[in-house]
Amino acid sequence: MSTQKLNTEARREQIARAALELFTREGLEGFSIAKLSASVGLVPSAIYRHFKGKEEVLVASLDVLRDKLYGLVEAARDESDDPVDVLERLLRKHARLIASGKAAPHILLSSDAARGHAKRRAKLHRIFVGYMHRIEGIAAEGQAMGVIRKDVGAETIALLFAGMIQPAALMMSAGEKNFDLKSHVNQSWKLFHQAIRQK
Amino acid sequence: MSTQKLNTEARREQIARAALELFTREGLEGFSIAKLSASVGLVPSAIYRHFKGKEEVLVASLDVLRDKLYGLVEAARDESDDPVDVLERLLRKHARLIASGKAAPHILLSSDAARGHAKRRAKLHRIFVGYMHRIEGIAAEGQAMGVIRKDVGAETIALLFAGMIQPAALMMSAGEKNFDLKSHVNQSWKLFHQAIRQK
DNA sequence: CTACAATGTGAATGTCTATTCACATAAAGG
DNA sequence: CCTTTATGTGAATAGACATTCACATTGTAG
Repeated sequence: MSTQKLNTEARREQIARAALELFTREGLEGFSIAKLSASVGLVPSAIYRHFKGKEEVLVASLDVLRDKLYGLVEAARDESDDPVDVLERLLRKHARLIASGKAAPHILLSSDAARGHAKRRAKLHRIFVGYMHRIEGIAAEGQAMGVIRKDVGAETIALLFAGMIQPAALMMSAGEKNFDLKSHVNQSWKLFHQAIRQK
Repeated sequence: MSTQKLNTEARREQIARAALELFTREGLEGFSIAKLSASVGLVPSAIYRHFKGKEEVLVASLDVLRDKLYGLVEAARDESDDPVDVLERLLRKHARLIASGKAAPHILLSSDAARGHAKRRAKLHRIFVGYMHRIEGIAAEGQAMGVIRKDVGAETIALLFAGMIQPAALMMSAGEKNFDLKSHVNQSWKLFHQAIRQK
């Protein structure tokens, strides 16, 4: 049995991507080198040509996660100059991702984030904080422009924003079939928007 | 080596409690019969005198989780007749639990909910939905009493409420030492309260 | 075209896991 | 006090796992 050979750089990326998907789908518990290698059409031992071990694969998958997540924010920013509008667009981007079932970024907001080796945990934490800082930045911008109230910290606004996404992701992944994501997002946004706007 | 013998009912409860704690602390990945039995001073095989297997232990631990979670809601309801006040008390109870590091409910309800055996997943899902229904009930009560706005569904209010708790729990368990939980709760409540109140 | 380095393979190793079972001991009732 | 039954023990089994290594194959530089 022979597989097409790829240079390390390409393989590393392919493996890291597959690792993120596997991690997202099965969690830490279901993540194994065997499953990972199978998902890229390799044999387990081949993984070790490109990574020192399982831990290094997981850490690499976090880079993919970071890029996806931050990319979402950048895309939203590019679409509008009004910070409030940017937040709404970002929320709807998240919703679309959640609805598609491939809600990769949201494992960040999950419990697996809090576990694992210290180094990996620290990295996930940095990504999460970085994401929050970006939301905070958008909120602060809105405050400076006078479209978002100033008597509440930008950090609080950012956390509340995250709070709109997380329970919705949970409802969907838990398979609540009667859950109407679209309507939840619309109503949540309405509440959130009225709560934060400058009066 | 001999250990004090306990009747099955008492042992089952002790084991289920320990299981919830272990599950909360280590996640599914770190949960093993060996660690569990050690935490109650038994030998692994002893667990099988009281449970058919690992899966049954996990399911039993969910009963403990349910009781804790619903108990929190009941306690908050008992303390006040004003639904808005009940919600604030409940939020602060959650905050205290999170601060104490024993944030059992919150972590579990994030991502492990979506995994594992179908039966266990379904049970966790029922618990989550049951919790949401309770919050929804409080919100609906407030709407009926005219202290909470009626132009937004009680379900949305409940989800936003959950959204105040989950990201905070995550921040704490991820070990963000600069995170000021107390101030987050105060500001979140201020925002949430103003957002939902009847004007 | 040929050698060499990079990449892939399959078998082997050792650790951890859940689970079972024959045996031991404590508790409780007669 | 003694017997029975529930509970606990330690050893054994079988499977999953991460990781290593000797060997095979591919791609490529000279």
